[in-house]
Amino acid sequence: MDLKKYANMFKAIGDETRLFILKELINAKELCACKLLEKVECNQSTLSHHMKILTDSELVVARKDWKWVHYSIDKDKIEMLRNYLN
Amino acid sequence: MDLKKYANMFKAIGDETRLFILKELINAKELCACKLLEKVECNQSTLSHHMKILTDSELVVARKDWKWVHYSIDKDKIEMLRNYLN
DNA sequence: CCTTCATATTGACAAACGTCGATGTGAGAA
DNA sequence: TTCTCACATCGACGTTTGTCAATATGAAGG
Repeated sequence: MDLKKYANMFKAIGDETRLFILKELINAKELCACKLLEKVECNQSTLSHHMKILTDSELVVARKDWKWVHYSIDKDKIEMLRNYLN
Repeated sequence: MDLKKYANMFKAIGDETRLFILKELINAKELCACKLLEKVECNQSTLSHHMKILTDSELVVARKDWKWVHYSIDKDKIEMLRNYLN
């Protein structure tokens, strides 16, 4: 994985709201968007936008189930970030 | 340390140029701005701007010596980032 | 004093970002 | 078919970011 990819991952969590989301996902293992919305306290479209950034960075994975989308952490990617920091 | 501080640190390295600088600093242990400028290939004022962001985030420390400014990594802060990622 | 050197600061600019309200989508229920 | 629900996308907006040329700073040497 190249520098750009790593930079993009760090940028994805370089935002207070998204870092908070990451924390919630780590604690809960998995959360659907509507549950996240209760915790994050922002507009639904704003949350959706943040989730797109997180999933695009591949740090977060989306799983569709019926009408819900369940988000969870990709622990391997987090581990890669940790390793990148020596 | 609070969420905002962590987000700010991640944001600081959430840029390709600055992540490259971080890598160079890790390898070299310490580099003055003019040596960094040779490696980074950008305008001097741009580099200075990036170094300000990195030092403001406290991931990088500046040490003044004569006319030179020597930059180095604050390993404890990097370790804090690693720990934050569980 | 004046010059040079390494670095910081300023001002400007386009591009990217974070946020929201409004609208679209796609699937299940009535 | 129409309605509702969970979520995505669009369009707009003000703010922040990354970049540069130009200028400023501050210290050493002449």
